[in-house]
Amino acid sequence: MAMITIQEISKISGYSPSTVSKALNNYSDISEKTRQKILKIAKDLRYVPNATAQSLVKKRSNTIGIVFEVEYGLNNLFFAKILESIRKQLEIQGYDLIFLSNNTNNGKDYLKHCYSKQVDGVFVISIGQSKEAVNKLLFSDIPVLSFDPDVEMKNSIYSESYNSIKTALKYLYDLGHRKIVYIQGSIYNFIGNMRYRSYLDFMKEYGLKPYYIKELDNAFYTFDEGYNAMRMNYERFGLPDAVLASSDLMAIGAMTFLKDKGYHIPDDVSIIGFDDIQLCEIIQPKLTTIRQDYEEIGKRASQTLIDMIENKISNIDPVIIPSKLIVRESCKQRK
Amino acid sequence: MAMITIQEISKISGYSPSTVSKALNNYSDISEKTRQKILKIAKDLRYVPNATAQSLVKKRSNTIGIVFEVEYGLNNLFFAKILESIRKQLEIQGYDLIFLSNNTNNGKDYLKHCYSKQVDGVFVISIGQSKEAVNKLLFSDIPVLSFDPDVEMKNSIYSESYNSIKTALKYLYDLGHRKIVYIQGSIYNFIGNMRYRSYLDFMKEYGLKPYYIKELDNAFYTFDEGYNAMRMNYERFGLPDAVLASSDLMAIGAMTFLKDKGYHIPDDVSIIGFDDIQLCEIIQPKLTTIRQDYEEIGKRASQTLIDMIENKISNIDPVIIPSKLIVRESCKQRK
DNA sequence: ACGTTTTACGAAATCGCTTTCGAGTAAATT
DNA sequence: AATTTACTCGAAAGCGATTTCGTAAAACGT
Repeated sequence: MAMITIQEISKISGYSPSTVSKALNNYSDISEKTRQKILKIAKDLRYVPNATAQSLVKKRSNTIGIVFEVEYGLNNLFFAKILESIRKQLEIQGYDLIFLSNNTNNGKDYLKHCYSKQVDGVFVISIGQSKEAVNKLLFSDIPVLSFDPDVEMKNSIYSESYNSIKTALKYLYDLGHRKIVYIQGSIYNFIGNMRYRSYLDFMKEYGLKPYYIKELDNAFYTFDEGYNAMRMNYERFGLPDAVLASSDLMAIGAMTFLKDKGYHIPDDVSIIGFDDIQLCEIIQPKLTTIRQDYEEIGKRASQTLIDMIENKISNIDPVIIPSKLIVRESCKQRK
Repeated sequence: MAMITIQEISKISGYSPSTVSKALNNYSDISEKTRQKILKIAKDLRYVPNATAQSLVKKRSNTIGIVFEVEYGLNNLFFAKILESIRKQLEIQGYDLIFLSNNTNNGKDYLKHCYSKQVDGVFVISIGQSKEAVNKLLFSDIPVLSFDPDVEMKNSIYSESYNSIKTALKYLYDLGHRKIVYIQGSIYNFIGNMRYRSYLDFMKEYGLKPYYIKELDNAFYTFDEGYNAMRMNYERFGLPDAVLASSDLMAIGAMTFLKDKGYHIPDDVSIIGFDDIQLCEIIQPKLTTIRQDYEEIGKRASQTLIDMIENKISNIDPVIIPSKLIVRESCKQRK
């Protein structure tokens, strides 16, 4: 089934291709009568503008790219949720979202790919792996918005972490806990590092001794890592009063280890996670955690990037989305 | 930063645009010497072919569309996993994946969108919502592969369900269970209905009375629905020997209800889920379930669709991926 | 040395659409 | 009645590639 083109509408209507195009695009120099005629024919013929041809001449594709390079990909609940929110928002705004695959033999080159596909802007969800490729993007003339930003913090959006970690720690402190373990994810990206520093700062301010496993400083926030970190921590420092983990999965991993050891949560140990994934409500006890507002992150991200695209802004201040302590059942006053 | 075009390479090299294009595309009627010269210049100038222009003339975009219309979107672990596998596979094969957003004021029209964006093929992950739009796609001349197919079963890929459900039931039967509850998802799509029929068939074959809640026949496979279904079932029919749920989340929902009631799993009731999400290994007891091979589904789906695209095949037999009972800790011999 | 085949390249058309600019006609102005 | 002004429309160039076809030069054969 061949596509109907403007030329054919032109033939049938008797108007020139330019006139047809203008009618279709609401130019003001087309009389209402002819516009209606042309619109009718276009409709009858089920005319569909060829977006490819359009972007060739307009240099605009109404398509936003996404560089998605994440351990476990979409299985990573956190990013899946954000992506879902982005997807919904872009749908509303009329943009398509395209995953930029990258199989150039000569190494990754996202920038090239973006140019080639003529995307209007790009989201970057990428932790660490291909720094240079991402940096090239970040410092190009294409609007870019990055999640989980690097130290440069250029054009990024993320959840507030520093204060919310402190809030959570204060909450534990007020419950009487003093020996508080921290289970970190990677401390080499911006976010992970910020959380880590927040913990250290807090402990210092309150004159407490920090407990964490230095060697495990490059984790991916998984259940197994949480389990393992808790095990090492336990063997090295004994039973803590409370645990603060940098992800829910890690928190649940830690909780599972403690349960396996025969301890009871929250009677023996209090635990707090980070993220607020669905699982928090499913497990026993329900996990107290710091909620990231995925919906809002995705929404603001989309709005911000589109704003950058439409107003040709190439540098923005970091967009920081508030996060919030959600109290459930995994913490308790110290006996 | 303007993009380098073939014209510029032409200017600099002294060769015509056609020659440059041919050199870049390994045409045989270009001498090795000039090819090298041109390639060098292209490289030095960081030439990037404009994919838009290319697809305009080639009528091929190396882009595969995806219609993604699912309750809870990517938060639906099942589809997120498949998508992840697809993504990885397409990356290898050099195709980009584009989410077809759809905000035409005059209702959804995926087909239009596909034509417009010139996608080479389309995946459809859509349960029920916009039937006609999806059907138009399915019966168009664009290669389409559908997950969770409709009754027509046209061009679809899915997990084997009928036999694996029976296998699971037989497993429960052999453990001595006779009063086996089924918690269904929707029975109005192909997959859901097949599972449901499998249950009924099995119970009939073994002369057992089926237990399920008829009214709950249009669920979305969620935790809450599982919890609720189990509650209703319990209130109506009392405690069962075993439960087979059509998703892991539902199974876990059911398990949670039973635990809340003070029962012990698997001592009092055996439970089997369907999907094999990560959670199965995390909860206590670990959930016995029927595993869908997401990896394989995504991989085969990609291969199949690409095959359809490259060999202009527009109709294929259903692709059925085996699934498999994974025995963990949630089932036990009846006392 | 002459005819024939190869080889290497370029001109030009094309893909489908947008946009500038000029021109013809009708309407408005003085 | 003459001159502006406003409306409509179309010709043509251009976006950045690909591809057909023709041709000049080189290579070959006898």
